Amino acid sequence: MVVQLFNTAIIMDEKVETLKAELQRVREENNTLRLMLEVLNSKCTKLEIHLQEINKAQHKGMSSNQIGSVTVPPMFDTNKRPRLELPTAKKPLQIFVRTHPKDDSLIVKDGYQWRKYGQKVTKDNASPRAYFRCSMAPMCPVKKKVQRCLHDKSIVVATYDGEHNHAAIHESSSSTSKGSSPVVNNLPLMTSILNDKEPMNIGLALSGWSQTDHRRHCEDAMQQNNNNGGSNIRIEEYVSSLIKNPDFSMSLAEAVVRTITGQQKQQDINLNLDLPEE
DNA sequence: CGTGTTTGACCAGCGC
DNA sequence: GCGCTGGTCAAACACG
Repeated sequence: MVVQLFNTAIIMDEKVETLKAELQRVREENNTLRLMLEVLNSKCTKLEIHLQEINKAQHKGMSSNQIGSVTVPPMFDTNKRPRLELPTAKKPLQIFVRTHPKDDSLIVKDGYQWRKYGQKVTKDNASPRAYFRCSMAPMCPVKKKVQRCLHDKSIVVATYDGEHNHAAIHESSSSTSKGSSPVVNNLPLMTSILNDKEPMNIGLALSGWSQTDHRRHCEDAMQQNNNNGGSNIRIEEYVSSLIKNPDFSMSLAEAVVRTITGQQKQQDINLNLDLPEE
């Protein structure tokens, strides 16, 4: 009886240690995410300064959208919510989205409405590739391909092709489709504008990464984007549209909670995750 | 009934 | 020409 109690105590101690370690790991993840948010906020600040410069220039009678050598998209002309700008066909934009590992749908919420027109299993990836056309405007030429990452099934890769000829809608909880497929509550992890077939860079994947890895990869990705010349403008636009999205913080928090700890620990995480309110 | 998804068939490009 | 592969079409079906 005493021995049994002793063994139970040992098991409890082990569980406590495990939970402590898990808590420590979650805190480290939390710190990493804070760092990411700081980076995003700094970019937001930069963009706000940029916007102010544009407004000043307009007040001074500058007629065009040109600021120096940078062409400013029309969305900065008004106070409208920034539109998700997509690249031309020459440089397909790839967005990596982490979804719930058990979720096998191929829906990426990006502010546009898509109609699926085909699905194929490709040679290099066992996961089927879904083909979507933008259905928000009848003549919109934009297409996208969505396929799960070969190495990490919880990441879906959305490849955009073409340029929208209309504005995006803001959808916080609606699906991209009206059909039977379930809604994936997800958010882009990393965008990458690819030239031809340069290796893909899966950014900000949360599972199984140490804090150092997260931070280094995050900084590398940001640095890479900063060095990306003209593409950086579009990346920043995208980042800006994300952080101005009132649901972004909540989506981020939810995705992090699900990814790191699973649904059971959501309440505990929410206590520690003091994300800035938008 | 309108809209969107599914899925097999079809087509074009490419290499051999 | 043939086979392989990726991309698209369109009829059938599902859903609200």
